[in-house]
Amino acid sequence: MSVPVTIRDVARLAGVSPSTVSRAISLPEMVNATTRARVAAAVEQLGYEPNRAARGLITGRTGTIGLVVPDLANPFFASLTKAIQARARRHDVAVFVADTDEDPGAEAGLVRALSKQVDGIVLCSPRASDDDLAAFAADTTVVLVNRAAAGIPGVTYDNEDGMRQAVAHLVALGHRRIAWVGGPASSWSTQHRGLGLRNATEELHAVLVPVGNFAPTYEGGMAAADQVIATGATAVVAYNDLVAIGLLARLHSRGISVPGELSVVGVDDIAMSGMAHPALTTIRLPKQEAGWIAVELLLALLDNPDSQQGASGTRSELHGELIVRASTGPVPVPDRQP
Amino acid sequence: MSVPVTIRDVARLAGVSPSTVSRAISLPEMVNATTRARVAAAVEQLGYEPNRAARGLITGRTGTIGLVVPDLANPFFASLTKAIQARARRHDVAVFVADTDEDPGAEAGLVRALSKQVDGIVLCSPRASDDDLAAFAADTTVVLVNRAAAGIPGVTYDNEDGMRQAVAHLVALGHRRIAWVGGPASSWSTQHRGLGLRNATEELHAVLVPVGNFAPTYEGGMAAADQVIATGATAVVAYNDLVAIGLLARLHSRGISVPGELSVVGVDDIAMSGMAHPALTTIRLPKQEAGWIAVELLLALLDNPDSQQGASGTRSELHGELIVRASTGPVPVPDRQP
DNA sequence: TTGAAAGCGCTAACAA
DNA sequence: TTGTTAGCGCTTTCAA
Repeated sequence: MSVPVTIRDVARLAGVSPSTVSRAISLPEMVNATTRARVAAAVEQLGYEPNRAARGLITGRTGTIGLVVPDLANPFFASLTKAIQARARRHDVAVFVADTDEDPGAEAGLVRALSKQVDGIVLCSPRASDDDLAAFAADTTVVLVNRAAAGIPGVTYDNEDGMRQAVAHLVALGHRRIAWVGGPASSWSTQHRGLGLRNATEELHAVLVPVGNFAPTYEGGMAAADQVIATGATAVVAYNDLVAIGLLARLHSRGISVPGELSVVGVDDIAMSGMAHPALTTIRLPKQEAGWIAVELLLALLDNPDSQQGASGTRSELHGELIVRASTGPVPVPDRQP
Repeated sequence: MSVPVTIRDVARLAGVSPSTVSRAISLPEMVNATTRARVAAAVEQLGYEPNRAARGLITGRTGTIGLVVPDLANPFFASLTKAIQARARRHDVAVFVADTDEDPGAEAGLVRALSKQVDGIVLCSPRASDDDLAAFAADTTVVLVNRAAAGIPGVTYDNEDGMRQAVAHLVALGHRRIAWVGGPASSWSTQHRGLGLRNATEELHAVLVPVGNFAPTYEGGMAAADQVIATGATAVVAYNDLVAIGLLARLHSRGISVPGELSVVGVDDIAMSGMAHPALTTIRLPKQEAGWIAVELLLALLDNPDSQQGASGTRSELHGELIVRASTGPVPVPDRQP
């Protein structure tokens, strides 16, 4: 709309050549303090802003990163997105957001399309196979969140540890039979949470009863509830908070008291969980930190591509923290009367 | 990472000039079917993808739009964002997302920064003044969501009508004294919902008791609850569902029964509302449609800049729909015993 | 420390 | 219908 002001306009006003203006902006040390000041004044006066497309054309960098998430409507990913875009902006980097709508098939296409327009991509909780991920990483710089894959840097949560905390809590309350409502089978988190639960229950002499894979949503939890009840477990760990809250809703309508008859544990600690009835015991995953780290990691990689080869040091593991709320309580006393 | 393939590579392989390749892609009708096929084959074989920065440099279009929202963690905006990016992708347009974190001061800076990098901006629920908005619109093509401003196209909800539905519902249940918990004072929605409530209560012979302005969040609702109780109202309309759910939580801990002693109505119908206890009666605002319309409007404006001048026709108004759930019920019978 | 010149990948006049 | 030419706004050699 307004008049586009170019580097030549600035150069003319400052009485220098365009290349000097360019240097004054990108490599200030390489330019005389006096001229630098003159250029700065001209930039100020004209409100000059370098054209990123033109710069990108020559530097090969767009100043943009891509973000691919399974579902923005899931508060966990909304928080992550918020953190990522905030951190990126600090570095004057813009963020393209793409939502796969939990469709694994859409992932590859989106990554492919994005990769042409960005310097690198943050891929959150991808459902793609390791081979596909490797192909993505060959195409562009990729940082994974919530997923580990050989040779690709990323930030993950220590799911095993989180599940151990959950099981320890439940066992301390007297529970010995614990149901597990998994998320999508292709989800790395599902696999590792399942594994962590298996190990922890074994160590602590409890019995784990997996009830299958469900959509990582409120509806998924509703769908799982009746099977959970049928297991006869006195406690259940859900794939995430959304599923746990769905569980809560269905249990309520089935007349099952929580935690009176069944204790429920989620994972994520989305804001909603504190508001649920009863409030949800959960494993709080640091979402902001994950987003921040992912951005820093990606930008570092872009500035120093070699480091990607440096086998290690490019994966961060964050720890979850058990948040005990009203949805877990002592194991119900078995009825002694026949 | 992979070898960048340019239009010249394609041209060489197809045995034509770069401009023919360019035309075959952008203006297919202008090129012979045979050569077009040859070019297509070469593009396919090489996996050519036009460099958007280069194209943008000359066309002046980036193929990108900006989206500015107050808070991605608010499910209402998450839904909107989801809809907008999905619709934009259909048009092969990428979306930059920026979150102001409910900081009105950040708005101008973000819009300013974005406007250099995008073809146009979708501004959701801006808190800026009309003058600031006009300044933004002078700088770049802007479409407003959830806000009306003279001369700037946009999509809004008919807040007056929504509030009328809410009041009619409450009055039918016997309520005559209705509290109103407003959102940020600078919010257009707050103003128009307040206005709608004032009109509707007047028409229907009820009394409206505004209790002030609060943050549009769960915490805002918690903060407002005690003042709502103090009004002696038998029903309350909250700025949005998040506030209503915060209200619900505080009322619960104060031992006030909903809807036994107080009926609660929200606005938005975020997913969480159906899951609340009691489930929240609310005005459902069509979020997807708003996002879709905003994108279509913006892209239409970009394709035909003149239409922006065409005073009218560039504002859409959507209607909300009352969703009755458990949080509203008959007015409590006044205690007859002294 | 600065300027001149070349060119990033693409599109748009203009010729042919 | 196609090719040639110029140039979008910027950075970056290379010379001065």
